[in-house]
Amino acid sequence: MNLIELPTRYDASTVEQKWYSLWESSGLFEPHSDPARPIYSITIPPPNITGSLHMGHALCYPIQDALGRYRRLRGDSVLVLPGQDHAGIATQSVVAKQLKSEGQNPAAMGRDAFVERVWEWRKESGDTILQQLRRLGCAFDWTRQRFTLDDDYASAVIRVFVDWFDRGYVYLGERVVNWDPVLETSVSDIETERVVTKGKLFHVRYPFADGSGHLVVATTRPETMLGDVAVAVHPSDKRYTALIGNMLVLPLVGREIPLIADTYPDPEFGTGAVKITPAHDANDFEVGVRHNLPMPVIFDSKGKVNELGGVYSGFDRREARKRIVADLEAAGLLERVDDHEIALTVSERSGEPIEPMLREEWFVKQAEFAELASKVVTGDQIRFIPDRYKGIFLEWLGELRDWNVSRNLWWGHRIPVYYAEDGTFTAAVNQQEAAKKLGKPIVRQDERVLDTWFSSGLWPFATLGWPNATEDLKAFYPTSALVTSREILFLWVARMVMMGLDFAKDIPFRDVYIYATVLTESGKRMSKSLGTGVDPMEIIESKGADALRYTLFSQTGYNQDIRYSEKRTDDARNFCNKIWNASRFIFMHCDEAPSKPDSLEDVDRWLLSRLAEAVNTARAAYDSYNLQEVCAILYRFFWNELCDWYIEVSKKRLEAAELAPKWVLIQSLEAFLTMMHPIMPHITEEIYSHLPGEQKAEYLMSSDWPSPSEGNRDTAAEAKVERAFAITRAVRALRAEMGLSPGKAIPLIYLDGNCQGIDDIIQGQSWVQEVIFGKPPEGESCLYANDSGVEIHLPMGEEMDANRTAGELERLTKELASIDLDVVALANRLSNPQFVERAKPEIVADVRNQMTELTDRRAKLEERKRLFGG
RNA sequence: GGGCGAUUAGCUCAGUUGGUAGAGCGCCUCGUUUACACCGAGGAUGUCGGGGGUUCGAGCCCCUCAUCGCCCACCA
Repeated sequence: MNLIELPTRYDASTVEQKWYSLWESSGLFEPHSDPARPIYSITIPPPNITGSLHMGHALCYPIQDALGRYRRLRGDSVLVLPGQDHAGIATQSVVAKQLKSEGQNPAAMGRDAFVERVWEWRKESGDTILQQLRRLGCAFDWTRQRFTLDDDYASAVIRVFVDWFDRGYVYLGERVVNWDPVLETSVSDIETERVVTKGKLFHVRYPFADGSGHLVVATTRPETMLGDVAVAVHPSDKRYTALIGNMLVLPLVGREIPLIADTYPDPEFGTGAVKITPAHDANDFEVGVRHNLPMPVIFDSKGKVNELGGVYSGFDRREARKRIVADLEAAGLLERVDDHEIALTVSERSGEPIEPMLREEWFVKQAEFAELASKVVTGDQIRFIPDRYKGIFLEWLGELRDWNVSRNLWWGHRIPVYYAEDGTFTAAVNQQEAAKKLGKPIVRQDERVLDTWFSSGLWPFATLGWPNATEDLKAFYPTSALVTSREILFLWVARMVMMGLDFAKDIPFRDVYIYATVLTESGKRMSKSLGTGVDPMEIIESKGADALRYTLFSQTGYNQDIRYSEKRTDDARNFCNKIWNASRFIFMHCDEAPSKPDSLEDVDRWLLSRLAEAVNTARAAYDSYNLQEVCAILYRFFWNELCDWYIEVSKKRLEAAELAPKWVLIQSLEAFLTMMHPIMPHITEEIYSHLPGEQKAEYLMSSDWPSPSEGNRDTAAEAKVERAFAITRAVRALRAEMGLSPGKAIPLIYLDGNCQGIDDIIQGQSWVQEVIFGKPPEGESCLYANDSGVEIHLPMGEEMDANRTAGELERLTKELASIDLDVVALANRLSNPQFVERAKPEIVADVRNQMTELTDRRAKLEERKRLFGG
């Protein structure tokens, strides 16, 4: 026996970083050089360059790493392509905030200087993130890394825009957009959220111009009345039919506006009369279009009332509301104010309520692309995991409206639309081309940039070199899987599908795996601002990246949320330690690779059979994105089967220098390490490096998935050995219940029943000096148990005192009672003629068997009880 | 207002063709048996959210209600 100089505690901190750089420098993160291998590719969702990674990232990126590592072990040529997203609005606001805190005014410094500053930040934040991804153990191909503002990538973006423009999908539209008055840009519908707040419903009197009284209009936003151009009622609303066409005087403003009929107002709500402000409400805009009404915009880009607002101009919209309400009240035009719950639309980035505002912005027609996307999802060319997202996705596509793609920002891809002196314009890849296309000199380019999702929508193919027909594009597109969170399902996934189909002429990915959201231990959202975030890097520092990965993976399947608890990472670290020490044990006995033994014992066949089962089920679990199942399978195999039983049974055999257990242990350990590697890459690689043998691969990472398959199951050996374990457990339980210390070997037990071929295991694992197979002598006082058809008699000798006798009697009584319950239950079923008649015959037979066994056992227990005077 | 998810042992969660409930942690008892006390042995613990229905039989299928969470939504 050779004691190996390894510490008894696994120390992740010294091991993890070592392997990462070795893998990377060995080129293992790049696709395999053999072109004949099947391809597996993922282009990872680019993290925003807005700071550092959070717990959600610590799940998302390792999942993709695990999938890549798994496919690599299965023999695929794997590409996991990383990158970063410039994240227009998010990044611009982070940097603008920084500048303001330094006392600088971002607006005043000019576009170029500002963008320069953002690039500096991108470097800093980007580097942090890349460092953190490495720390998580992510085997990404850094040589192919992309950034959405790289020159090549940017030209792909421009090309897409110009192409859509030329084909008529891009148009400049006057629409009511979601205006963010803080960021001073429009945002798309999905970048807003609804916040239900307590508001007021103001009932305002609009007098008729002819002095014939007034009409009451209900509104939650009285300040918008400055932009009113009509009041609408439903044509069928009898209260107003006679009045339609009359003019009203807009209170406080004095302008005359008509009372019109439109189907939009709901006669049931409020007074049935709606004020129409086409420039500041999407519904009102529709009404405005139908009735050809003017559409005055009354706010500036900061949300202040503009020059059209008369005495209110210059006031912020909140202040304007206060003043208008006060003035209405003073004028006796405010009939009443009700409390009213309103769903306020808020900008996700700034938290500011959106001001719906009529603007001229760039739009992309969506109907045709949505149709294409629906088709590939309906036809299961793209598969969602979990599949419930399929329906959600399709439903959303069905309701999709045109996409507002322009943003009033500086940070991003500037819209390639060029204008001539006379206002005519075109889109082109550059100014020269534009001039050529237009046949006129260009005087300016559109100031706006494209929505971030416009560029990230190209991610799966632009990162591979599109529009050039590169080798990478040919080899790796369509990609195999997309792994993302459910919150960007629409924002991003849908866009990639549409853009992929239209430009790369194929689906961007086969599988879409939506992983769970990581919540706090108490089920709250993890958020920096709430102080509920847990920094994954701190966890890694103290417990290791492998432990963190295992913690999250062991909870990741088809569920919607998981709760993170640091306690679970302690458990995962303990598991690492268990793996470490079991491996140490194996290495102590195997300083060189054992050759294959000529013969195996049942227990060897048992473990190899259990291993085969683990190999098959783990593979199936990986293939179906069920990582928590993978974790459970491997944990059970390693701890409960390999450590708890096989190693214990093999100790004596190893002392006797038997070959078989060495070989079985090394086989099992290597297979286990391989299967566990995608989950915990570092510790498995470290232990693999200590495995004896010349044959093994240079790295576990680049070795092969274990080969045992269905053929290696040996159910006979499994049944036999597990019966031995069951009897052993019964012996241990018997002694424990009697308070016999496990450390002190019992001199003797009698086992009466068939123990053929399993006597060694029972004897070795029951901590008994001697086992006699057969009945105890007449009159010997014994404790009694019964398992798997074997009667266990534990002689008490002089230790059999009154207390023990009473204890035994109590135990027997309890067991009898429990058996009686089971017997009654079984008897009930069997006495039900419908059960016997209609249930499957094998079920009925099974119940009958159970009944026979129980009755038999019951009789024996009764007999024992009588012996003890019961 | 629609949709989705969750509700199983004290806690966190498994439970994929319906056959009578499992794991980890925690808890209790015992233990330094030379891999591991970040360990080992044994033990206790559940009207599977409520109510109906289908079935010989339901944690699982159907209906309904409740609570929590998330997503979507143009009622002023």
